[in-house]
Amino acid sequence: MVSRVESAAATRRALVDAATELLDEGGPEAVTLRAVGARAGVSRGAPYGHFPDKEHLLGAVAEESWTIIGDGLDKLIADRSLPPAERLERALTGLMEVGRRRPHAYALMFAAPVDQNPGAVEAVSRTHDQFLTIVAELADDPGPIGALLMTSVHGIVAMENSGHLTPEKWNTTGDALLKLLIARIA
Amino acid sequence: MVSRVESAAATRRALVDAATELLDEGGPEAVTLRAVGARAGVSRGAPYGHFPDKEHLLGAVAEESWTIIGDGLDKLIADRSLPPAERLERALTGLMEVGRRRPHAYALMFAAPVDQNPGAVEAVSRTHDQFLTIVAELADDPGPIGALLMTSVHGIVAMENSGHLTPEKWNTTGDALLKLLIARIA
DNA sequence: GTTCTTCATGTGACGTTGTCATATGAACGA
DNA sequence: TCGTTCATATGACAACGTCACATGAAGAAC
Repeated sequence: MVSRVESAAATRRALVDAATELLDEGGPEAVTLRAVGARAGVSRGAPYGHFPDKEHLLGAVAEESWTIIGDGLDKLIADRSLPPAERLERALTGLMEVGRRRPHAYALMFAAPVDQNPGAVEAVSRTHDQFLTIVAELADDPGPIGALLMTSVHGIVAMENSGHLTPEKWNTTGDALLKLLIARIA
Repeated sequence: MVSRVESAAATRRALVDAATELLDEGGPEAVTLRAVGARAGVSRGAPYGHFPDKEHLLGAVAEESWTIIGDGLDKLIADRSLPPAERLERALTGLMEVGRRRPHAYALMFAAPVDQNPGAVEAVSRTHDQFLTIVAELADDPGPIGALLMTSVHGIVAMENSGHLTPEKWNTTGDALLKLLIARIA
Protein backbone atom coordinates (compact mmCIF):
# COMPACT_ATOMS: atom_id res chain seq x y z
CA MET A 1 0.00 0.00 0.00
CA VAL A 2 2.75 2.44 -0.90
CA SER A 3 1.64 3.37 -4.38
CA ARG A 4 -0.37 6.54 -4.66
CA VAL A 5 -3.39 4.98 -6.33
CA GLU A 6 -3.51 2.21 -3.74
CA SER A 7 -3.37 4.68 -0.91
CA ALA A 8 -6.10 6.81 -2.44
CA ALA A 9 -8.30 3.78 -3.05
CA ALA A 10 -7.81 2.68 0.55
CA THR A 11 -8.78 6.12 1.80
CA ARG A 12 -11.88 6.13 -0.35
CA ARG A 13 -12.84 2.71 1.01
CA ALA A 14 -12.26 3.89 4.58
CA LEU A 15 -14.42 6.97 3.97
CA VAL A 16 -17.35 4.96 2.59
CA ASP A 17 -17.01 2.40 5.40
CA ALA A 18 -16.90 5.12 8.04
CA ALA A 19 -19.95 6.87 6.59
CA THR A 20 -21.82 3.56 6.43
CA GLU A 21 -21.02 2.71 10.04
CA LEU A 22 -21.94 6.15 11.31
CA LEU A 23 -25.21 6.03 9.38
CA ASP A 24 -26.13 2.59 10.74
CA GLU A 25 -25.16 3.51 14.28
CA GLY A 26 -26.54 7.01 14.67
CA GLY A 27 -28.73 7.85 11.70
CA PRO A 28 -28.29 10.63 9.15
CA GLU A 29 -27.47 13.37 11.64
CA ALA A 30 -24.49 11.35 12.90
CA VAL A 31 -22.91 11.41 9.45
CA THR A 32 -20.90 14.63 9.44
CA LEU A 33 -17.83 15.01 7.26
CA ARG A 34 -15.79 15.68 10.39
CA ALA A 35 -16.96 12.44 12.03
CA VAL A 36 -16.43 10.48 8.83
CA GLY A 37 -12.91 11.84 8.47
CA ALA A 38 -12.10 11.11 12.10
CA ARG A 39 -13.31 7.51 11.88
CA ALA A 40 -11.48 6.98 8.61
CA GLY A 41 -8.30 8.36 10.13
CA VAL A 42 -8.11 11.41 7.88
CA SER A 43 -9.05 15.05 8.19
CA ARG A 44 -12.41 16.66 7.61
CA GLY A 45 -11.39 17.93 4.18
CA ALA A 46 -10.12 14.61 2.85
CA PRO A 47 -13.47 13.50 1.40
CA TYR A 48 -13.29 16.34 -1.10
CA GLY A 49 -10.40 14.56 -2.78
CA HIS A 50 -12.72 11.65 -3.59
CA PHE A 51 -16.24 13.09 -3.77
CA PRO A 52 -17.59 16.41 -5.06
CA ASP A 53 -19.61 16.87 -1.90
CA LYS A 54 -21.28 15.07 0.98
CA GLU A 55 -24.24 14.04 -1.13
CA HIS A 56 -22.03 12.04 -3.45
CA LEU A 57 -20.37 10.30 -0.50
CA LEU A 58 -23.81 9.24 0.69
CA GLY A 59 -24.57 8.18 -2.87
CA ALA A 60 -21.61 5.80 -2.69
CA VAL A 61 -23.01 4.36 0.54
CA ALA A 62 -26.40 3.84 -1.11
CA GLU A 63 -24.78 2.29 -4.17
CA GLU A 64 -22.95 -0.23 -2.03
CA SER A 65 -26.12 -1.18 -0.17
CA TRP A 66 -27.90 -1.75 -3.47
CA THR A 67 -24.98 -3.84 -4.69
CA ILE A 68 -25.13 -6.05 -1.59
CA ILE A 69 -28.81 -6.71 -2.24
CA GLY A 70 -28.03 -7.39 -5.89
CA ASP A 71 -25.40 -9.95 -4.90
CA GLY A 72 -27.97 -11.69 -2.70
CA LEU A 73 -30.43 -11.83 -5.56
CA ASP A 74 -27.70 -13.23 -7.80
CA LYS A 75 -27.21 -16.17 -5.45
CA LEU A 76 -30.97 -16.65 -5.29
CA ILE A 77 -31.25 -16.73 -9.07
CA ALA A 78 -28.28 -19.07 -9.41
CA ASP A 79 -29.77 -21.62 -7.00
CA ARG A 80 -31.84 -23.70 -9.43
CA SER A 81 -32.98 -26.07 -6.70
CA LEU A 82 -35.39 -23.47 -5.36
CA PRO A 83 -38.94 -23.39 -6.71
CA PRO A 84 -39.84 -20.02 -8.27
CA ALA A 85 -42.36 -19.16 -5.59
CA GLU A 86 -39.78 -19.78 -2.87
CA ARG A 87 -37.29 -17.61 -4.72
CA LEU A 88 -39.72 -14.73 -4.89
CA GLU A 89 -40.60 -14.99 -1.22
CA ARG A 90 -36.95 -15.02 -0.23
CA ALA A 91 -36.23 -11.99 -2.40
CA LEU A 92 -39.01 -9.99 -0.79
CA THR A 93 -38.13 -11.18 2.70
CA GLY A 94 -34.50 -10.24 2.11
CA LEU A 95 -35.45 -6.68 1.23
CA MET A 96 -37.61 -6.50 4.32
CA GLU A 97 -34.80 -7.73 6.55
CA VAL A 98 -32.43 -5.08 5.25
CA GLY A 99 -35.05 -2.47 6.07
CA ARG A 100 -35.29 -3.77 9.61
CA ARG A 101 -31.61 -4.42 10.27
CA ARG A 102 -30.32 -1.22 8.68
CA PRO A 103 -33.24 1.23 8.68
CA HIS A 104 -31.17 4.35 7.98
CA ALA A 105 -29.25 2.78 5.11
CA TYR A 106 -32.54 1.46 3.75
CA ALA A 107 -34.08 4.93 3.83
CA LEU A 108 -31.02 6.31 2.04
CA MET A 109 -31.33 3.67 -0.68
CA PHE A 110 -34.87 4.79 -1.44
CA ALA A 111 -34.09 8.51 -1.24
CA ALA A 112 -33.93 10.67 -4.33
CA PRO A 113 -30.26 11.75 -4.72
CA VAL A 114 -29.38 8.41 -6.32
CA ASP A 115 -29.83 10.20 -9.65
CA GLN A 116 -26.58 12.10 -9.21
CA ASN A 117 -24.40 8.98 -9.02
CA PRO A 118 -24.14 6.94 -12.26
CA GLY A 119 -22.82 3.94 -10.33
CA ALA A 120 -25.75 4.02 -7.95
CA VAL A 121 -28.19 4.33 -10.83
CA GLU A 122 -26.77 1.18 -12.37
CA ALA A 123 -26.73 -0.70 -9.06
CA VAL A 124 -30.42 0.10 -8.62
CA SER A 125 -31.22 -0.81 -12.23
CA ARG A 126 -29.39 -4.10 -11.88
CA THR A 127 -31.30 -5.04 -8.73
CA HIS A 128 -34.61 -4.16 -10.35
CA ASP A 129 -33.73 -6.31 -13.36
CA GLN A 130 -32.84 -9.22 -11.13
CA PHE A 131 -36.10 -8.88 -9.27
CA LEU A 132 -38.02 -8.79 -12.54
CA THR A 133 -36.19 -11.95 -13.60
CA ILE A 134 -37.43 -13.70 -10.48
CA VAL A 135 -41.00 -12.47 -10.98
CA ALA A 136 -40.92 -13.49 -14.66
CA GLU A 137 -40.79 -17.13 -13.56
CA LEU A 138 -44.26 -16.73 -12.07
CA ALA A 139 -46.03 -14.08 -14.12
CA ASP A 140 -46.42 -13.59 -17.84
CA ASP A 141 -46.21 -9.81 -17.60
CA PRO A 142 -43.65 -9.36 -14.80
CA GLY A 143 -43.50 -5.55 -14.98
CA PRO A 144 -46.73 -4.53 -13.25
CA ILE A 145 -46.76 -7.53 -10.89
CA GLY A 146 -43.12 -6.98 -9.94
CA ALA A 147 -43.66 -3.28 -9.48
CA LEU A 148 -46.67 -3.82 -7.25
CA LEU A 149 -44.79 -6.36 -5.15
CA MET A 150 -41.75 -4.15 -4.73
CA THR A 151 -43.65 -0.94 -4.04
CA SER A 152 -45.91 -2.72 -1.55
CA VAL A 153 -43.03 -4.30 0.35
CA HIS A 154 -41.30 -0.94 0.38
CA GLY A 155 -44.43 0.66 1.78
CA ILE A 156 -44.66 -1.97 4.50
CA VAL A 157 -41.02 -1.46 5.50
CA ALA A 158 -41.26 2.32 5.33
CA MET A 159 -44.37 2.53 7.50
CA GLU A 160 -42.94 -0.04 9.88
CA ASN A 161 -39.75 1.98 10.32
CA SER A 162 -41.55 5.28 10.70
CA GLY A 163 -43.88 3.89 13.35
CA HIS A 164 -47.01 4.18 11.23
CA LEU A 165 -47.67 0.44 11.10
CA THR A 166 -48.44 -0.55 14.69
CA PRO A 167 -50.05 -3.94 15.43
CA GLU A 168 -52.46 -2.30 17.89
CA LYS A 169 -53.89 -0.02 15.24
CA TRP A 170 -53.95 -2.35 12.26
CA ASN A 171 -54.36 -5.71 13.96
CA THR A 172 -51.58 -7.21 11.87
CA THR A 173 -47.80 -7.24 11.36
CA GLY A 174 -45.42 -6.54 8.53
CA ASP A 175 -44.71 -10.25 8.17
CA ALA A 176 -48.41 -11.08 7.91
CA LEU A 177 -48.87 -8.34 5.33
CA LEU A 178 -46.03 -9.74 3.26
CA LYS A 179 -47.66 -13.19 3.28
CA LEU A 180 -51.03 -11.69 2.37
CA LEU A 181 -49.43 -9.68 -0.41
CA ILE A 182 -47.74 -12.70 -1.95
CA ALA A 183 -50.90 -14.78 -1.70
CA ARG A 184 -53.02 -12.19 -3.50
CA ILE A 185 -50.62 -10.75 -6.03
CA ALA A 186 -48.01 -13.31 -7.00
CA MET B 1 -56.12 41.53 17.00
CA VAL B 2 -54.93 43.65 19.89
CA SER B 3 -55.24 41.10 22.69
CA ARG B 4 -52.11 39.26 23.60
CA VAL B 5 -53.47 35.76 23.09
CA GLU B 6 -54.90 36.72 19.71
CA SER B 7 -51.61 38.17 18.59
CA ALA B 8 -49.71 35.09 19.74
CA ALA B 9 -52.17 32.78 18.01
CA ALA B 10 -51.87 34.79 14.81
CA THR B 11 -48.08 34.56 14.98
CA ARG B 12 -48.22 30.82 15.49
CA ARG B 13 -50.52 30.48 12.50
CA ALA B 14 -48.22 32.64 10.38
CA LEU B 15 -45.23 30.51 11.40
CA VAL B 16 -46.91 27.21 10.47
CA ASP B 17 -48.18 28.69 7.21
CA ALA B 18 -44.76 30.05 6.34
CA ALA B 19 -43.08 26.72 7.11
CA THR B 20 -45.67 24.88 5.01
CA GLU B 21 -45.22 27.19 2.05
CA LEU B 22 -41.44 27.04 2.21
CA LEU B 23 -41.58 23.24 2.41
CA ASP B 24 -43.91 22.93 -0.57
CA GLU B 25 -41.94 25.42 -2.63
CA GLY B 26 -38.35 24.46 -1.91
CA GLY B 27 -38.25 21.20 0.00
CA PRO B 28 -36.86 20.53 3.47
CA GLU B 29 -33.61 22.46 2.99
CA ALA B 30 -35.59 25.62 2.24
CA VAL B 31 -37.24 25.52 5.65
CA THR B 32 -34.82 27.40 7.88
CA LEU B 33 -36.01 29.17 11.00
CA ARG B 34 -34.67 32.42 9.59
CA ALA B 35 -36.65 32.01 6.36
CA VAL B 36 -39.75 30.98 8.28
CA GLY B 37 -39.47 34.02 10.53
CA ALA B 38 -38.89 36.35 7.61
CA ARG B 39 -41.93 35.06 5.70
CA ALA B 40 -44.07 35.21 8.81
CA GLY B 41 -42.95 38.79 9.45
CA VAL B 42 -41.15 38.04 12.70
CA SER B 43 -37.56 37.44 13.71
CA ARG B 44 -35.62 34.20 13.60
CA GLY B 45 -36.03 33.62 17.33
CA ALA B 46 -39.81 34.06 17.40
CA PRO B 47 -40.60 30.36 16.75
CA TYR B 48 -39.09 29.49 20.13
CA GLY B 49 -41.96 31.27 21.81
CA HIS B 50 -44.36 28.76 20.26
CA PHE B 51 -42.36 25.57 19.65
CA PRO B 52 -39.58 23.87 21.66
CA ASP B 53 -37.48 23.51 18.52
CA LYS B 54 -37.61 23.27 14.74
CA GLU B 55 -38.69 19.63 14.81
CA HIS B 56 -41.87 20.52 16.66
CA LEU B 57 -42.66 23.26 14.17
CA LEU B 58 -42.37 20.70 11.38
CA GLY B 59 -44.51 18.40 13.48
CA ALA B 60 -47.23 21.05 13.44
CA VAL B 61 -46.96 21.21 9.65
CA ALA B 62 -47.31 17.43 9.43
CA GLU B 63 -50.24 17.46 11.83
CA GLU B 64 -52.07 19.98 9.70
CA SER B 65 -51.48 17.96 6.54
CA TRP B 66 -52.88 14.87 8.26
CA THR B 67 -55.88 16.87 9.43
CA ILE B 68 -56.60 18.06 5.91
CA ILE B 69 -56.64 14.45 4.70
CA GLY B 70 -58.82 13.49 7.64
CA ASP B 71 -61.33 16.20 6.73
CA GLY B 72 -61.45 14.84 3.19
CA LEU B 73 -62.13 11.34 4.48
CA ASP B 74 -64.86 12.75 6.69
CA LYS B 75 -66.69 14.14 3.69
CA LEU B 76 -66.21 10.83 1.90
CA ILE B 77 -67.70 8.90 4.81
CA ALA B 78 -70.60 11.33 5.17
CA ASP B 79 -71.60 10.98 1.51
CA ARG B 80 -73.91 7.99 1.75
CA SER B 81 -74.75 8.10 -1.96
CA LEU B 82 -71.36 6.63 -2.80
CA PRO B 83 -71.01 2.86 -3.05
CA PRO B 84 -68.39 1.47 -0.62
CA ALA B 85 -66.02 0.45 -3.39
CA GLU B 86 -66.11 3.95 -4.86
CA ARG B 87 -65.45 5.41 -1.42
CA LEU B 88 -62.38 3.25 -0.95
CA GLU B 89 -61.00 4.09 -4.37
CA ARG B 90 -61.46 7.80 -3.77
CA ALA B 91 -59.76 7.56 -0.39
CA LEU B 92 -56.70 5.86 -1.88
CA THR B 93 -56.63 8.18 -4.89
CA GLY B 94 -56.82 11.18 -2.59
CA LEU B 95 -53.76 10.05 -0.67
CA MET B 96 -51.92 9.50 -3.91
CA GLU B 97 -52.81 12.96 -5.16
CA VAL B 98 -51.47 14.59 -2.01
CA GLY B 99 -48.23 12.69 -2.51
CA ARG B 100 -47.98 14.01 -6.05
CA ARG B 101 -49.13 17.58 -5.46
CA ARG B 102 -47.18 18.13 -2.24
CA PRO B 103 -44.32 15.60 -2.26
CA HIS B 104 -42.28 17.24 0.49
CA ALA B 105 -45.22 17.61 2.84
CA TYR B 106 -46.19 14.02 2.08
CA ALA B 107 -42.70 12.79 2.96
CA LEU B 108 -42.85 14.76 6.19
CA MET B 109 -46.19 13.19 7.09
CA PHE B 110 -44.70 9.72 6.83
CA ALA B 111 -41.47 10.63 8.62
CA ALA B 112 -40.78 9.45 12.13
CA PRO B 113 -40.76 12.57 14.36
CA VAL B 114 -44.56 12.56 14.51
CA ASP B 115 -44.13 10.71 17.80
CA GLN B 116 -43.01 13.88 19.57
CA ASN B 117 -46.20 15.81 18.89
CA PRO B 118 -49.34 14.55 20.68
CA GLY B 119 -51.58 16.51 18.32
CA ALA B 120 -49.93 14.96 15.29
CA VAL B 121 -50.23 11.50 16.79
CA GLU B 122 -53.96 11.99 17.17
CA ALA B 123 -54.36 13.45 13.69
CA VAL B 124 -52.65 10.37 12.26
CA SER B 125 -54.67 8.01 14.45
CA ARG B 126 -57.92 9.70 13.41
CA THR B 127 -57.09 9.36 9.72
CA HIS B 128 -56.20 5.70 10.13
CA ASP B 129 -59.46 5.08 11.94
CA GLN B 130 -61.42 6.80 9.20
CA PHE B 131 -59.67 4.73 6.58
CA LEU B 132 -60.42 1.54 8.51
CA THR B 133 -64.05 2.61 8.67
CA ILE B 134 -64.15 2.82 4.90
CA VAL B 135 -62.44 -0.54 4.48
CA ALA B 136 -64.79 -2.13 7.01
CA GLU B 137 -67.66 -1.67 4.55
CA LEU B 138 -65.94 -4.08 2.18
CA ALA B 139 -63.95 -6.49 4.35
CA ASP B 140 -64.87 -8.49 7.40
CA ASP B 141 -61.45 -8.06 8.98
CA PRO B 142 -60.54 -4.50 7.91
CA GLY B 143 -57.24 -4.36 9.84
CA PRO B 144 -54.93 -6.44 7.61
CA ILE B 145 -56.69 -5.49 4.38
CA GLY B 146 -56.66 -1.82 5.26
CA ALA B 147 -53.03 -1.98 6.34
CA LEU B 148 -51.99 -3.69 3.11
CA LEU B 149 -53.88 -1.15 1.02
CA MET B 150 -52.40 1.83 2.85
CA THR B 151 -48.83 0.53 2.97
CA SER B 152 -48.97 -0.42 -0.70
CA VAL B 153 -50.29 2.94 -1.81
CA HIS B 154 -47.67 4.61 0.33
CA GLY B 155 -44.99 2.48 -1.30
CA ILE B 156 -46.24 3.41 -4.76
CA VAL B 157 -46.21 7.12 -3.93
CA ALA B 158 -42.83 6.96 -2.20
CA MET B 159 -41.12 5.14 -5.05
CA GLU B 160 -42.82 7.40 -7.57
CA ASN B 161 -41.56 10.51 -5.79
CA SER B 162 -38.03 9.18 -5.33
CA GLY B 163 -37.76 8.23 -8.99
CA HIS B 164 -37.60 4.49 -8.36
CA LEU B 165 -40.85 3.73 -10.19
CA THR B 166 -40.18 4.61 -13.81
CA PRO B 167 -42.55 3.41 -16.55
CA GLU B 168 -39.59 2.38 -18.73
CA LYS B 169 -38.27 0.01 -16.12
CA TRP B 170 -41.50 -1.46 -14.79
CA ASN B 171 -43.74 -1.16 -17.82
CA THR B 172 -46.51 0.34 -15.72
CA THR B 173 -47.60 3.48 -13.88
CA GLY B 174 -48.60 4.36 -10.36
CA ASP B 175 -52.21 4.74 -11.44
CA ALA B 176 -52.23 1.30 -13.04
CA LEU B 177 -50.67 -0.18 -9.91
CA LEU B 178 -53.37 1.39 -7.76
CA LYS B 179 -56.07 -0.16 -9.94
CA LEU B 180 -54.34 -3.54 -9.85
CA LEU B 181 -53.97 -3.29 -6.09
CA ILE B 182 -57.65 -2.55 -5.54
CA ALA B 183 -58.71 -5.32 -7.90
CA ARG B 184 -56.62 -7.94 -6.11
CA ILE B 185 -56.83 -6.87 -2.50
CA ALA B 186 -60.10 -5.05 -1.85
C1' DG C 1 20.21 11.04 -9.34
C1' DT C 2 18.14 15.40 -9.68
C1' DT C 3 14.34 18.18 -10.84
C1' DC C 4 9.69 19.04 -11.92
C1' DT C 5 4.95 17.83 -11.79
C1' DT C 6 0.89 15.88 -9.86
C1' DC C 7 -2.31 15.17 -6.43
C1' DA C 8 -4.07 13.43 -1.96
C1' DT C 9 -4.23 15.46 2.33
C1' DG C 10 -4.10 18.98 6.27
C1' DT C 11 -5.41 23.46 7.86
C1' DG C 12 -7.40 27.98 8.28
C1' DA C 13 -11.33 30.52 7.14
C1' DC C 14 -16.15 31.79 5.76
C1' DG C 15 -21.12 31.81 5.58
C1' DT C 16 -25.16 29.41 7.29
C1' DT C 17 -27.67 26.91 10.56
C1' DG C 18 -30.16 25.79 15.12
C1' DT C 19 -30.21 27.30 19.61
C1' DC C 20 -29.70 29.88 23.89
C1' DA C 21 -29.22 34.12 27.10
C1' DT C 22 -30.59 38.38 27.59
C1' DA C 23 -32.95 42.76 26.74
C1' DT C 24 -37.17 45.18 25.50
C1' DG C 25 -41.64 46.65 25.34
C1' DA C 26 -46.43 46.20 25.32
C1' DA C 27 -50.56 43.84 27.27
C1' DC C 28 -52.62 42.43 31.56
C1' DG C 29 -54.01 42.30 36.77
C1' DA C 30 -54.12 44.92 41.12
C1' DT D 1 -50.55 53.91 38.26
C1' DC D 2 -47.56 50.31 39.17
C1' DG D 3 -45.59 45.71 38.86
C1' DT D 4 -45.92 41.38 36.31
C1' DT D 5 -46.01 38.45 32.46
C1' DC D 6 -44.72 37.01 28.15
C1' DA D 7 -44.04 37.34 23.11
C1' DT D 8 -40.55 39.11 20.44
C1' DA D 9 -35.84 41.08 18.96
C1' DT D 10 -31.03 40.75 19.18
C1' DG D 11 -26.34 39.25 20.08
C1' DA D 12 -23.63 35.32 20.56
C1' DC D 13 -21.95 30.51 20.14
C1' DA D 14 -20.85 25.91 18.47
C1' DA D 15 -21.31 22.86 14.63
C1' DC D 16 -21.76 22.19 9.95
C1' DG D 17 -20.51 22.01 4.69
C1' DT D 18 -17.41 24.00 1.77
C1' DC D 19 -13.55 26.45 -0.28
C1' DA D 20 -8.65 28.41 -0.82
C1' DC D 21 -4.34 27.49 0.10
C1' DA D 22 -0.19 25.14 1.89
C1' DT D 23 2.42 20.83 2.23
C1' DG D 24 4.68 16.85 1.22
C1' DA D 25 5.43 12.66 -0.95
C1' DA D 26 4.82 9.65 -5.27
C1' DG D 27 5.70 9.38 -10.03
C1' DA D 28 7.64 11.20 -14.48
C1' DA D 29 11.29 13.51 -17.27
C1' DC D 30 15.90 14.38 -18.14
